[in-house]
Amino acid sequence: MTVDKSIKDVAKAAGVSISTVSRVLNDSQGVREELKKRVLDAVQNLNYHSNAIARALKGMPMKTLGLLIPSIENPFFPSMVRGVQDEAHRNGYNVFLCNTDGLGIVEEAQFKLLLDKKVDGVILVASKYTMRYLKGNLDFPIVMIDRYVDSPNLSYVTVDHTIGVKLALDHLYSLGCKKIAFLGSKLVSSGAKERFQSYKRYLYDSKIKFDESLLVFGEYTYESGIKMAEELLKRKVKFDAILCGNDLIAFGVIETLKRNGINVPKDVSIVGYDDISFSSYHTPKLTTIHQPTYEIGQMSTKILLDIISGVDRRVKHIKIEPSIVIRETTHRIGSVNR
Amino acid sequence: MTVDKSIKDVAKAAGVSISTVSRVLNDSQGVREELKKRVLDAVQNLNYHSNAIARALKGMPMKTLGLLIPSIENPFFPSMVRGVQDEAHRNGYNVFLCNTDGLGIVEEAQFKLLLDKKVDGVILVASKYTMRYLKGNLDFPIVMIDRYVDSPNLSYVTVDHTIGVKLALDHLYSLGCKKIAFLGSKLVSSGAKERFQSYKRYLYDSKIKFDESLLVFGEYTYESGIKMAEELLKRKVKFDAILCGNDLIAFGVIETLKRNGINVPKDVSIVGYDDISFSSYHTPKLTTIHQPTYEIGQMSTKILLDIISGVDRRVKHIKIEPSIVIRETTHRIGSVNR
DNA sequence: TATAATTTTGAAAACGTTTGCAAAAAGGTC
DNA sequence: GACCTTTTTGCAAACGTTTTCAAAATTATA
Repeated sequence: MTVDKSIKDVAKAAGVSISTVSRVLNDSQGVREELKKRVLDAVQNLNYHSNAIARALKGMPMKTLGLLIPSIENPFFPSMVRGVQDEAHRNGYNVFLCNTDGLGIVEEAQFKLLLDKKVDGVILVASKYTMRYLKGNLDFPIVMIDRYVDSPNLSYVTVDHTIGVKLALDHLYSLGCKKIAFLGSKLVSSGAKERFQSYKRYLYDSKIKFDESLLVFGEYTYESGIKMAEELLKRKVKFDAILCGNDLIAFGVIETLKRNGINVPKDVSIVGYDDISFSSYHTPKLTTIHQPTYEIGQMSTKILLDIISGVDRRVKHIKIEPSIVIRETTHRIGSVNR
Repeated sequence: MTVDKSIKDVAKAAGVSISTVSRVLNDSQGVREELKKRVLDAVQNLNYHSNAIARALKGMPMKTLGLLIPSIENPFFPSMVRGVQDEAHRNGYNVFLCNTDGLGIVEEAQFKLLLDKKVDGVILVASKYTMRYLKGNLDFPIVMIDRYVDSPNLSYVTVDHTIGVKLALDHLYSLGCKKIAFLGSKLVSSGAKERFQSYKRYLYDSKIKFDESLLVFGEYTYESGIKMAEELLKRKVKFDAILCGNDLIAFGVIETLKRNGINVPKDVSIVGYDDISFSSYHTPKLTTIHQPTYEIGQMSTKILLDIISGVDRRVKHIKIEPSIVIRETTHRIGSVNR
């Protein structure tokens, strides 16, 4: 029990050569029914498990994926990770999860470690450092997820943030909001950039004047949401709605407004982004842009597995359409004191 | 760039044998300085990376851990996972994350898969199925985390729930609460059992009469919290406080009470369990029992790595002391209408 | 300067598989 | 039954390492 059986033991027990054993375990072609049965029985009796390491050394796939994300503690990622792992497991793959904290050095180090351990492919949330170490590995199976860097050789799957922001602003606009603040993260990721671009574009298209003083940039955290809202209030500028970079920021913003006697949604409407599970547990329940994170994880894994197996090697740039979930933090202007 | 260099290439480039290369890469002992330098240079120039698979085949450690949890989508686990991974990475290890959904079959299947892939050790959240497949692997490095099964051979690290529940009830008792309902998960895990035991014991010790109708059992989810609270209300039994099995249940309970016009904390005090990050973002902020999940993950990994390296093989049963975080969902009885 | 003791080096086996190739067995055909 | 095909089988090499053992080189001793 404690010492591993090898193909050799099976061969001896079945009275055949190791090649025969290997063949029934793999192709299974061109081996007599009787022998096949004898081998299979021996495998059963000895409780033989094939050694994935030895197979990998012969160039067989290790059936292992790498997944690089900023941090599993960021509530945006767990369901995405789950999507990846479910699809992976369904195909007999295991996945190495690595937290990079968005640090280029650890991202690169982890990536190289994964290569050394012969993962068959990698899914990663790209950063501005990504391309540097990816340069030499463009033939290696990789799919980017959520955030990406533009490359004609690399597939990615993310959400169409241009649409996401438009959805949010359409909703706010329809409620009569005209002074819509934007509290988001610094424009470092592809997603943050797209959202801000879309915000500017929308104002322009709607002939709403763009006001620098309605902009605050920080981090994707609750604490940062608090700080950004305080900063906004300090500016004494009027606003009737806030579009937040993500839900955590929105929670922090709502907390700060409440502390300052400003009612959400009566005085100010708030829209979050992501639709993490807590958005519907929050009081008031958060109106937000839903990102189908589980599906993103799942889809990226499907694409990666197709690349690995060679079934479909075309590079795909997929932007899933998000949706808006209208809950309790947005409210029509003017209907306040009715 | 695209084809891997082997130790052979390094040997040729440095003009030495592969044994010498291997030696400088490992022990590094008894090899002339000059040769050592030549080898190291060749490694640099060729951008050689040692093949972890080949090393593992020779019995070297794969520097890989397995981590089996119910689901990364359960907000209790991400920081625990992060604790494990940080400690692992600090020691050059990677970790396979697997979601079992508490299903015995997938738990066992994943465990075996991990063994086939030659992980050096496994950390797992035990279920009632665990012992069955672990039987034959008691000499393999394993540490249980959060939930455990009693075994003299296996280490675990968890929280002392007896103390956790006592902390909660002491607090409630000091506020004057006497009719404390218990809404928790079915008594399937070690943690759930301990908490309920501690609840009963506390009532007994405090001479508070134990009332079956104040008990509801369900799942560790928001939705279940809602259902359990509805069930409790349906019973028309009086209660002045609720101890919840975890924070998610607490959120659901608070939502239900609010819908029914019951104010938290003025009418009823609520205590959660776990202290997930959202507890402090919630309105009202949740009073709860804090489990140091990150530290639990970290500590269990340290123990596992000690077992693997042979530094310390003693089995350890660690119960970390939790703490209570008093926030806004608990309130003194009688001071309501002051 | 020869010899013994020590240090440094390389050849080769081994880890557990897969697979090309040739040999053996089985099946057809006349 | 002899010969030719076809199917089934096993031997051995290979994957990239580590490690044992013996040989070669160096140093110390006389």
